Amino acid sequence: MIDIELIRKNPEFVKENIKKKFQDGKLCLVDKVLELDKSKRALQTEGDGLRAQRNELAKKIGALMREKKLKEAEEIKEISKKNNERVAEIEKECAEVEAELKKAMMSIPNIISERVPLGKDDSQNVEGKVYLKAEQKTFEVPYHLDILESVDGIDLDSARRTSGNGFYYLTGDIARLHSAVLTYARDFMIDKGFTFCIPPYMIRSDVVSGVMSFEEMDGMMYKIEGEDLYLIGTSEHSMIGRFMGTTLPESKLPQTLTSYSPCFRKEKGAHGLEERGIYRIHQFEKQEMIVLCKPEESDYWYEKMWNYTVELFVSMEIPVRQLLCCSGDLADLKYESCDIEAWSPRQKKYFEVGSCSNLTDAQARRLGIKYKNEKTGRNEFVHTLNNTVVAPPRMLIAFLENHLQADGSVYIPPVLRPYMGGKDKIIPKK
RNA sequence: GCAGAGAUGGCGGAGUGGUCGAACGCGCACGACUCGAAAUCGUGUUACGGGCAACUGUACGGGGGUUCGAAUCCCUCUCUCUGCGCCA
Repeated sequence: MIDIELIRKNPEFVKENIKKKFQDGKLCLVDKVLELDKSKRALQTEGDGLRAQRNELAKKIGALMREKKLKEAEEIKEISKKNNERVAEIEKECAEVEAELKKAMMSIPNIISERVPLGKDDSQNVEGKVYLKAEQKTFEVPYHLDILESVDGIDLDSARRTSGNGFYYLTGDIARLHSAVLTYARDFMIDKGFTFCIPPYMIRSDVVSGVMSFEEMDGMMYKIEGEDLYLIGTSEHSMIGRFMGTTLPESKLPQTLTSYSPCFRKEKGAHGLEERGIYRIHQFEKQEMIVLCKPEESDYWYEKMWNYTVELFVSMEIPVRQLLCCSGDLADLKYESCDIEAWSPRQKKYFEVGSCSNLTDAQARRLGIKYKNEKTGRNEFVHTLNNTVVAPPRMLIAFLENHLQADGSVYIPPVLRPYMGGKDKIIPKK
């Protein structure tokens, strides 16, 4: 949600931004907001006046009662009752206008960064820098499920029986590698000065509706039956929810947090081969990073954050690149966003392993997350950013494909060996 | 899960139907005193919205209700504390 003040002062700028995002259908929302805002304020002024009258009349009645002038008090009560009927009418009308205004405001996309490349959809995203040149394999790299099976690392058949499609048992060295990657990533972020946090894995509906739209919620979130609780789709939900409706002292910024959680997603809709296996599943684990900072610092943190992910993957010897999200592919809440993509030697292309976003104050405004600006003495909205540190098992696909050797073994880079009992490779069974 | 008590400003804590946005204390800011400081004294100090402004509205955990009028009464939800029960 953007600042309504910006629409009042510079509606053309907001419209330009909508055009940049190829959402011309939403242009009319700007004028609609201006109109609704006007009538809301008119209603509020009228309502305020009536309420002021009510307060005055109530005081008068109080005074008369004390003086035991009961008949006069009764007369004024009648006037006040009539007055209150009008107040109720206006309040109802005002609530309706406000709801409509909020709905329109929620649909107007965040102002995007000047750095965001213009483009209609994901086909026009722009490749950024490439890190670690991908080496050509001298052999055909198999589908990741085949690699997993060759090292006895997965049991999908049992998972389908116990839990259905989209679940998995990871076993042996693969399960250990999964944990090793998370633990290594956790320590990596702690070394960067981030504070480790384990958040709740379930959140209430008011938090859910705060952090996402109804459509997202319907397509993603699992609900706990008979309780006002949902399983989180990412720890960002509970991590950002943690700050809902709070005002932080300036000295508490920036908040640099790295969180671990399992993530649960319905993933409604059918997906192709490249989204099967352990690429898109109902349950996975993720190390995440979030930052809450002062507005003037969010560009700095954005750069820092996605570079951390790059550094992490490079340290595990996995080739990655940055992919700049173009204007049309950018979610409405985002100011700027990029994916970190890992190289797939099998598909001979990059695929998404993480996503970094600067939401500026759009999310904070929606959730009421502020800080006290010491200079101005005012409470202002913080900027929020989030980024994937690493999300196995998806990350394991890149790991297995890149580290598979001609003899069928899987190479373990030195940084992970301490978490793997010193092993330098995973050897295939039989 | 059951029973009881409670939730008020940055903090502690009064207030049980009207003059309460809220006593008092602490903290904080500014000023006086001082060479400077402590102590002391004085002044100020909730947030959000509307209005050019004067001014005005709303909010005492959340939501709903009663009333001319609610921090105060009723219902409901959430949370905290105490005791009991249960359980990794």
